[in-house]
Amino acid sequence: MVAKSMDDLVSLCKRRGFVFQSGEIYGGLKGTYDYGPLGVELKHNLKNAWWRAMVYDRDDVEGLDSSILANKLIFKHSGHETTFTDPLVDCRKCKQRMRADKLLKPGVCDFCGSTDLTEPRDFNLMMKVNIGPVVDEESYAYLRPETAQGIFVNFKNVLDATSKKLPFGIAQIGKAFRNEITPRNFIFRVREFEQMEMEFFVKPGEDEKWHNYWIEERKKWWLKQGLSEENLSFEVHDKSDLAHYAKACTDIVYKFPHGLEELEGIANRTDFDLGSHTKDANNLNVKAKVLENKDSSSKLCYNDPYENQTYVPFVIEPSAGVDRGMLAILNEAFNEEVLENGDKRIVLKLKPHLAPVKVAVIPLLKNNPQIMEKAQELKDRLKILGIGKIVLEASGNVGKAYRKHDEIGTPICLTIDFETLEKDPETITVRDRDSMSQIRIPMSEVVNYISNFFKYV
RNA sequence: GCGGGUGUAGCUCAAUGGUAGAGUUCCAGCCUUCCAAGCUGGCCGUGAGGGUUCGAUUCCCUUCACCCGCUCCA
Repeated sequence: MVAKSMDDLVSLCKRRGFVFQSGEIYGGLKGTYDYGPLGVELKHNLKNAWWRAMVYDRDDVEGLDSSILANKLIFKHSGHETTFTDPLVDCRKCKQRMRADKLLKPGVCDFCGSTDLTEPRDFNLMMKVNIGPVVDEESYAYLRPETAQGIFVNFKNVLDATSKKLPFGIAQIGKAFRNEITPRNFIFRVREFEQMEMEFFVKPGEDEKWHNYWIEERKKWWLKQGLSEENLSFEVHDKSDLAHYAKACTDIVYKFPHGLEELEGIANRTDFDLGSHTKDANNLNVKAKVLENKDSSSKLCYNDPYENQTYVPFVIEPSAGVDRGMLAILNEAFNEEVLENGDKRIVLKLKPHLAPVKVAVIPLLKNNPQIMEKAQELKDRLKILGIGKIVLEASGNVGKAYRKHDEIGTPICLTIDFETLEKDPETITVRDRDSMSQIRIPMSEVVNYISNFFKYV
């Protein structure tokens, strides 16, 4: 089951505190959203799952956190300064907008054949920011439009610091900024967004093999986050449709409420980026077409100790959108069920490791001091496990508490009742989110039960 | 950015050129022995600015945001 529409998700996100429009009380700001108490947990959990899979579970990937403010030369040489500026024209007759450089016939509208087009206007997708207290023409930098360049320009630093051998990767999670022409579809296309990118450096010639490897690997990972096979597919880019840096690219696309759209791109960036940022590219036998770089002070190459060769590695890049991932996961987890009594129940069937709240401890009654005390104690004991957010849900209405936690995706509710107080040994109720079923377990086993339930696999 | 649509309480939705209402949520109190129980009380709203008018949430203009199409590809 998935959400029926984006509105279902937007409403839930607002109601329960996952996502708010940014600066809402001032009318908002296009293409920006704030993550609330539950949203930030879900997002953290998703990023942690990625970091774990990329950096901790592997021996061939290192982490990095480069700055968001970027020397403008980075994006001059990366090619973004020229390619991230799209010349667009509008047809005055049929009101369509087109890329001026991609018209079938120059000066003629693709849609109605009219020649009444506006002059091409540049849409720069990179955000400029003034640096330093004095504002002048040259004192600007860019907010990075992708985290990848921070990795490329640090290639030598990481290599020297870690003595990695090819193939190896550098992973980074962080914000990126783009002046999207039309931010839309909730958190799907926004101007400030977060990426999870990993640049995997390989020996030229082995790039295609690794490209296929990462395409499969990344799909497996998304499945592990709870996305279903039927809503995921691959989309191989046409040669004509490739970004300026890529030789090949396969997208993992997901069936979002608004349509089939990209969740992650896995690109073969060849040696374009390292080649573009390196000095003396001519002498390094760079395969990609790169311009001479007189600004860079470093040769971004690799000395192969086994073959005693020096070359510029090729790069395979799995690049995923965090916000998009979260949207896909929310969509996939969203279930609306009709209970036997006819009531509707909304339940977020999130994977336990992604759930914003891990466990809710529920005292059956809130005006019974002994039950309250037991609940408080249990919550404190679970907190120190460090598995994430544990809450005490003392609404005094257990049914209501269950429904609330169904809706925010809490996998387990633990209920303290009179039997807990009266029987020896003490027992409590464990209630499962998805099946709504309950079992009683001894209090002495609760900590074990919970830590096993949330164990990383 | 262009064209089309939308904007009323946290959420879902009413109403009106003359003091803006319901359900639900939320908060407080009472109560309550496992799936949104009950009672009492309470908070919160016409996206923002301007104009027309005696009076505008309603009509007009501007702006902001959201949704659909073109375009953007994490």
